[in-house]
Amino acid sequence: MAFLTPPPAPDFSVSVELVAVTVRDATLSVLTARTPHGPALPRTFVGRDEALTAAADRLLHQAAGAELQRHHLEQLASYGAPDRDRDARVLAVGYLVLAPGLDLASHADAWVAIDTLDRTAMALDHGAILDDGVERARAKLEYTTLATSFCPTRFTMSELRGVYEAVWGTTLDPRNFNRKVLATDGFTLATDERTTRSGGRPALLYTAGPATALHPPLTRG
Amino acid sequence: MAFLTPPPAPDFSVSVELVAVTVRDATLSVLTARTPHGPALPRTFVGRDEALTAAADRLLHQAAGAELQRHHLEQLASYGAPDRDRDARVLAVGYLVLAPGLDLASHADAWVAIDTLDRTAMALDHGAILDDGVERARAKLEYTTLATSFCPTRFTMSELRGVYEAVWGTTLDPRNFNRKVLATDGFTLATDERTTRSGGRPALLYTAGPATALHPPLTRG
DNA sequence: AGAATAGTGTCTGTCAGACATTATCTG
DNA sequence: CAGATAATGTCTGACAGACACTATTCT
Repeated sequence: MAFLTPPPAPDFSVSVELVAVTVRDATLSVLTARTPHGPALPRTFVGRDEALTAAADRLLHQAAGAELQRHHLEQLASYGAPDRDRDARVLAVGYLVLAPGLDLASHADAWVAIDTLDRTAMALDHGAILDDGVERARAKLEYTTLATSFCPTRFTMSELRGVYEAVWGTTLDPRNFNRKVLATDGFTLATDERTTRSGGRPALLYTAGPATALHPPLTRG
Repeated sequence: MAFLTPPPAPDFSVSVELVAVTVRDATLSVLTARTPHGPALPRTFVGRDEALTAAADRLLHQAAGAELQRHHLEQLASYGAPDRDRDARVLAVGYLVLAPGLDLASHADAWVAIDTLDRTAMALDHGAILDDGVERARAKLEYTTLATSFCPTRFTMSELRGVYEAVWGTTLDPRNFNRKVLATDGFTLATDERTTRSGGRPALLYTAGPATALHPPLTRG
């Protein structure tokens, strides 16, 4: 019976591949590069003595620029079809990154709108990994406070609502949205400052609070 | 920039490790074995040309016995800490299995009650993998129809309710439970047969329907 | 003054949770 | 007939969704 049999000789390479998404100009965007095999997600190989998350962090800063701060990173799933990479047997561990839409200075052109990408034209199985990442992000906005990961440190209710609208592709009623966000203690914390950066009446600025789960959850239209 | 760099020489072994759970005697149980390093989850190594799910299926039938049918299998997460296995660099892909509580003939003693297991005494990082699997199973009962995976092909409402109670560790009101289960079309399909296998008034038998998601979800106490 | 955006309250229908009794079988 | 389990309906409080107007700033 197969409980704790000893490992065989190593025969896999292990990679980390990122679905790094952000909201820019009210559009959900992902970090990619053009390659001879089509648009590709960033990837790197995990070193012999390196942790998976360490490899993901290293890759993220390399691909997105060092100015990226305050992102959220979580494991997505693993992809190991024997023929997914023709060059070798590669097991890919997918990671999902949620990044604020600002400070994208050095690699701004690498972020492309998600609904302009043809999944079938992407390198390897990156179309499928991308879809998994987007669905995970959409689902997690429902029951976690992760939407604030897309916002600058201080944000307005309109900006937060805009994140939900961009990720879900819906429009949300400002009054109901406001009520539901404030219903979860510690989701957002009001500051005593306002901004006019969007024109019109000054908007209250909020910061992310300590809560991580939403009670009750927000629902997609 | 690290987009599609070629793979290095293989330096990992990849394993599949199972969190196979069932409900027996109103108790959530998991498939384990005693080893010199403590209770361990079943594991096997993925062959050079083998798909991950193929390895998981192979392992499941080896560890649980060939009579196991109608199980649900899904990927859980991957575990790759450099020091998780002292013998080699092993990347473990965890899989969650939900199995019916019957037909556990040949390996019945390998199923142990989950709340009697000391996570810290388990081999490798199996305590953490087990916790991830149990939490995933608990969460998925809320918004999917997977509870039927724990039931025989024909089951009563009491039995289905018993699954929820065992997995969640709560008690549920029979009337409210009934109403909520029947509210999702295609969750359960009534047959025209009844059983008296639990004594008392004969109970209607149901089969699992085609639905996979619950609208609205069931909630844990 | 006009344009732009922020901010706010009510009403109504639906859903969730609490709760007790009758029905059908076995021994 | 006694014991065991199945099956069922109502009431009430809470929440979700729909909906329109006033407030504040800038130019």
